[in-house]
Amino acid sequence: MHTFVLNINMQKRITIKDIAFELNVHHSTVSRALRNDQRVKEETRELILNYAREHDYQTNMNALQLRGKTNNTIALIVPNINHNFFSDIVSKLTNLGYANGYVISVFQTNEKYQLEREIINTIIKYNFAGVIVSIAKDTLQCDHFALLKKYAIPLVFFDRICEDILTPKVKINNFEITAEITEYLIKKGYKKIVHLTGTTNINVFRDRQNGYESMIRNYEMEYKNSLQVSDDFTVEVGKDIFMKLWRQSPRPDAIISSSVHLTIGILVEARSLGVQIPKDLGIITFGRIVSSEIIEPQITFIDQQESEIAQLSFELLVKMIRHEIQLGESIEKIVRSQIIYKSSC
Amino acid sequence: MHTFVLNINMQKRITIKDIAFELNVHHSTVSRALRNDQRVKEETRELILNYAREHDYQTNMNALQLRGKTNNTIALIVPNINHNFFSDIVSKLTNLGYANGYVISVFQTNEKYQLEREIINTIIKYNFAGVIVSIAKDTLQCDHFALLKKYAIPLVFFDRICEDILTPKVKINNFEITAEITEYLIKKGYKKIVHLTGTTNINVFRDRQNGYESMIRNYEMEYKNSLQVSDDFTVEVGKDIFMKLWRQSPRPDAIISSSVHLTIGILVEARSLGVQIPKDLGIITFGRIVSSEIIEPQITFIDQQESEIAQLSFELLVKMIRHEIQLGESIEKIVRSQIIYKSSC
DNA sequence: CTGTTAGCGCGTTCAA
DNA sequence: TTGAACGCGCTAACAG
Repeated sequence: MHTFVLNINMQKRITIKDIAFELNVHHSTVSRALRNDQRVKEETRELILNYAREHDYQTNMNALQLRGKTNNTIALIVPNINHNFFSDIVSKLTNLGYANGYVISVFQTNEKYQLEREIINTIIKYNFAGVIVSIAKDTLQCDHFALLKKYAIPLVFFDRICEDILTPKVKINNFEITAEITEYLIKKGYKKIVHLTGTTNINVFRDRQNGYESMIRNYEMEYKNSLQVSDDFTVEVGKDIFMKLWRQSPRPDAIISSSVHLTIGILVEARSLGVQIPKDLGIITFGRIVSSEIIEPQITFIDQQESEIAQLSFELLVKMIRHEIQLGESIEKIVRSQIIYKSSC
Repeated sequence: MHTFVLNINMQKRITIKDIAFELNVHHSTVSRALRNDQRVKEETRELILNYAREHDYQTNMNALQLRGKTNNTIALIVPNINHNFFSDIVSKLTNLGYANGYVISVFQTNEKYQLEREIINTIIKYNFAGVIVSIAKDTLQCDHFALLKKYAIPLVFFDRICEDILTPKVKINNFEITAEITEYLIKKGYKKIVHLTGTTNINVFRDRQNGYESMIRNYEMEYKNSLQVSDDFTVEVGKDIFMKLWRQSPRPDAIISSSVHLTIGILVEARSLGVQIPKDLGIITFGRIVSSEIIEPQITFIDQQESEIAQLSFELLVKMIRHEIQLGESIEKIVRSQIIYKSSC
C-alpha cells in the first residue's frame, strides 16, 4: 500500500515550461533567468530562481546536448580495469573529468578488437564529446578510430596507440627505459637476459623489444631472448612461462617483465623451486606491485607515471574539444617513466 | 594546410532527414525503415538501409533520450577505484552493462560526502536511467539519495548502504563472517584479538564490529579492542596503527583487518620488528591481496565475492528500470563471503 | 505503404 | 524587459 502512495506523490521532472506555467511567464523568460541573462527584470528573476530552487529544478542535459550546445561526456576505453596501470588511469581521469565538469563513461575491451569496434559505434551513437583510448592487444587494424574523425569526435590515444591515426598521443619512453634497464642488468653482470613482453603489433611492446635488442646488440651479448606473450597477462601465465624458461638450456639469469601479474607468477614459481633472487635470477618489472614492500627481496620496477599520463591525455582532449587543437593534429607527448631501484637485481 | 582540407571535407553527422532528402522520401519513412517497421516497401527499405550503411548512419541517442523513449545510461558511484574491491566491481559492472546495452558512467567520491551530494545532482541533470552506489565513509546523512526517488531514478546500494533509504540493497554477511573469523581465532588459541575497522556510521564496519563483539562476549574473552580507523585505508596508515598497537601493553596476539592496504602496512612493520606470523601474531584480512601467493606466510583472507555483488546489483537495477521492481521497494540481497584459509593464523 | 504534424526540453532568434 | 516561433533528431499518432 505504502508504495502506491509514494508513486502517486512522485514528482515528475520539472521543466522550464512547468516553471513558466506556474509563474505566468513565458518559458524563454525562465530560460534566460536561469542562465543569468541580463535582460530579465530583477523581480521576475528572483521569483523564477526561488521557484526553481524550491522545486529542485535541474537542467535536462539531453536537451542541451541535442541542441548541440554543450556536450560534457567523455568516453574512456581501456583494455581492462584489473591491472593497476589501467585502474589508476581510470581513477585519475574520473576525478579530473568530474572536477572539470565532464562525465566519464568507461568501456572495457577485454583486449578484444571486435568489442573495441562496437564500442566506437556506441560512442558515435551517443555523440560523446571526446574519447580517450588505450587499444586492445588484439587490435591490428585501426579503421574504426578513423570513423571518429569523420564524426568530428576528438580522440586521444595513451600508452597503447595506433600509429597511423593522426591525433594526439601520450606514451611513455618505452624504448629508452627498456634499453636502460637492459644495460643496467648487463652491467650488473647478467649474461642471459630474457625480455618478456606482449605481441609486437602493439607499440608499447614493440618499442620495449627494440630497446632491449638495441642494447643486447650494443654490448654484443650472445644470449638474446625476447619472448612475446599473446595471452592475457595473468599470474597463471607468468607461472607457466617461468617453468618453461627454467627448463630451457641455457637457463636465463635475468628477466625483464612487461607486466606485474606475469612477474608475480614468476616469483611464485621461482620461490617454489628455491631459485635465489637476485643471485640465481635477476628481475625487473614494469609497474608497481601494490604489496611491493612485503615481497622479499623487493623488486626493482619501472614507475609508469599513470597520473601524469592521465593528466596529459585529459588536457589534450579538452583542448581538442575546445578547438584549441585541430582534429587530426598529431601531437606526441612522451612521459618519462622512472626506474625504482630495489634489490631484485 | 592539410588539416584545413581535412576539416572542410569533414562529414557532418548524418541524420534521418539527410537520408530522406537524398532519397526523396519523408524522414518518418526513413525512421521506420531503420527500425524495421513492417509497413515500408521492401524496395525503399533496402534503399534506405543501404544508404545508411554506406554513410555510417548512427542513431543520435540524445534525441531518443530526450523523447524519453530509451535511456541506457547507468551511473556507478564508488568511494575510490584504487582499492581492488571497488575496481573489481567497476570492471565487472562495465562488462555487464555493455553486454546488456547500457553505458556506464563512473563517479568517484574519494570518500567525501560533499562530492557525493554534487554527483547526485549531476546524475539528475543527465537523467541517468539508474544509479548503483557504495557510499563514502564521510556520509552520515542520506537525503541526497532520497532526491533520486523524487525524480523516479532507480537506485541500488551495494556494500556500503544507507539503511534509511528504501531501495534494493546488496550486502555481504559482515556480521556473520566477522563472528566466524573471531571464533576461529579464539579456537586457535589467540587471546588478545584486535578488530581493525572503519567508523561505525557505515553499515559494513558497524556490522563487522558487532560480529566481533558478539563472539568476544560469547567466549567471555577478557581482551576486547575494536579499533575504528577514520583515515583512508592506506599502507602508511596500516604501518602507524601496527606500531601503536605493538607499543601498547598488553600487546595483541591477533588482528582482524578490514582492508588489504592496512594489512600490508601491518605486515611490513611486523616483519621489520621480527614479529613471527602466525606465532607471535595471527592475522586475517578482508579482501584478496593480488600478490598473495608470494607473501610468506600466505594470509588467510575473506573473499568478498565482488563478481556476485556486481551481478546482483546490476540485475536489481535493470529490474527497477524495467518496472519489474517498484521504486522504493526494499529488497535486501546478502552475498555470502568466504574465508580462504591460509597460514597466517 | 507513405507523408503530415506534433512534441520531448531547451536556447535563440526576431518582434514587440 | 518579455513573448512567439523555430529547430536540434527522433518517434508516434493520424491521415491519406
